[in-house]
Amino acid sequence: MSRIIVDPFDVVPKYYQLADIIRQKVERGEWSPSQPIPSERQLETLYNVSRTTIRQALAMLIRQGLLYHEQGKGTFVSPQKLQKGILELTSFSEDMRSRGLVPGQVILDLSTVEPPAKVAQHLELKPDVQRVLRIERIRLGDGKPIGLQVSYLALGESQTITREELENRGSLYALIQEKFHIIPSAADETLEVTVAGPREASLLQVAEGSPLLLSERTLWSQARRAIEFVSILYRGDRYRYYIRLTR
Amino acid sequence: MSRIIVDPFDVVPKYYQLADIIRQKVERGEWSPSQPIPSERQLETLYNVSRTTIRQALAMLIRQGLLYHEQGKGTFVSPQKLQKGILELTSFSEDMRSRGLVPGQVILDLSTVEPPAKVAQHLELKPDVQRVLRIERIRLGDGKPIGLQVSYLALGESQTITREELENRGSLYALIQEKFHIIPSAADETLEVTVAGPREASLLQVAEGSPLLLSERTLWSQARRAIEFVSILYRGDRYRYYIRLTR
DNA sequence: CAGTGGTCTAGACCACCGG
DNA sequence: CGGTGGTCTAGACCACTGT
Repeated sequence: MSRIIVDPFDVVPKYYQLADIIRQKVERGEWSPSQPIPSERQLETLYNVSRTTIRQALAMLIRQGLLYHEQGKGTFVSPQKLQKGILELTSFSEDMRSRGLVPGQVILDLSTVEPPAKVAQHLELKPDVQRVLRIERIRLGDGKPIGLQVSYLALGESQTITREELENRGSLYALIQEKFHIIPSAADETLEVTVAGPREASLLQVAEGSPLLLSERTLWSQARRAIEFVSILYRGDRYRYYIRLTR
Repeated sequence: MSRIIVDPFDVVPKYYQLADIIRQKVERGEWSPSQPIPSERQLETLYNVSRTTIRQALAMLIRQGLLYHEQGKGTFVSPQKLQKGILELTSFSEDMRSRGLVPGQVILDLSTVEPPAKVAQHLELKPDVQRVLRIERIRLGDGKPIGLQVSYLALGESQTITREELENRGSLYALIQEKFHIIPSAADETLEVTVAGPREASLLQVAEGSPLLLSERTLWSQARRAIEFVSILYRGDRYRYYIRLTR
């Protein structure tokens, strides 16, 4: 068995390398749920890093739900059920994949528009100053309609996205991260119940008046600038929203 | 103006005291949104604590959304909009209060029962071994019905809750924390759309077939034991679910 | 360049838990 | 009692930012 160690010359921080090592130990079953992992002082000598660094790695894994502390006893691996589905800012694509469905899309619109008042407000745009990118898509899971998504993006003057790029990548967030180095870091989301109007009914292939789940989300960059306002109308019979809350 | 300092003899950890001080500075407007707060080295001398302790306090406030770092520039106060509504495991009562409504309840049932199969599964109970506490309540906001809540609690043999206790406190989580020292620390929650049957319609005072928002939640203790499985049927016209996501 | 946060070290003392 | 995590110190070097 190959010894896995922390490389002090790697550009990746030690606490991050260490967290990866521990995650692998758990995934391979070397350290089991409800069992204690080695103590922080043991980990110090095992990986030749200071306790502060150890604790930084553990804090990360605890926040992600993989481990938990018990005072005076040790650090333990979480039960299987609690290891997965960590709170994430999931894109629709990631969301579908995590449910075992193949994500897909039909792009209905991709254009630059003047933002509606509600959108301008959520994106905190100055009136009549800025135009935004509007993307409307039918979202598919295993080829069947799941939701109707309308996204408004507040990009810079010279920044834009083409239909081809969006079709090739599928995931909008992957695209803006790669192209513009914008990393989503927080979001406000509301969920409520509504019913299908004629247009939604036809696009989602449900009867008019069918119950739908409406999600509205404002997305923020690391520097706390509003990037996107997106609404998704989910078919009530094909979608269940899932979230992991941690304190 | 009174000088606020960190008391090294307090039982409250310094980083926690410091976080409170900083939170107050922001709330009082001494430090403003989008403005940098003093640098970590300045805070060291200001409050006479080490930089590690400073960073521990800042990390807490950043996780809560009050502050954010910008590399090479400083630490900043988040815009107002991002300061409130921090991700929490809110109880219904806390939830209502944060919306400016007075929480209320009508207790329909409080009894010890054999758990239904679905509940036993979510609470990970051994078959036929354990009885659980069932609480059914109509939940009110400003006196009007908002939701129908059914809660199943997996308590110890000698642990129980009386109607009086529940009526007096209102908040179940406050009660179990105080009485049994059980602190909720994580939850899995799903949200989906459904329609009112005859019983729900009558209790929530809506027409049969009205769209409802169904929340189902499993709550976990610090030691990763399942404590509660709770479902809430919200009136679609009176409730909007809100969540803050952070990475 | 000087100032910022990002990472890391090698210690220390404490409260809590089990035998 | 010895072992655990919880807190805290006083340093250090780094990469990134602005001027």
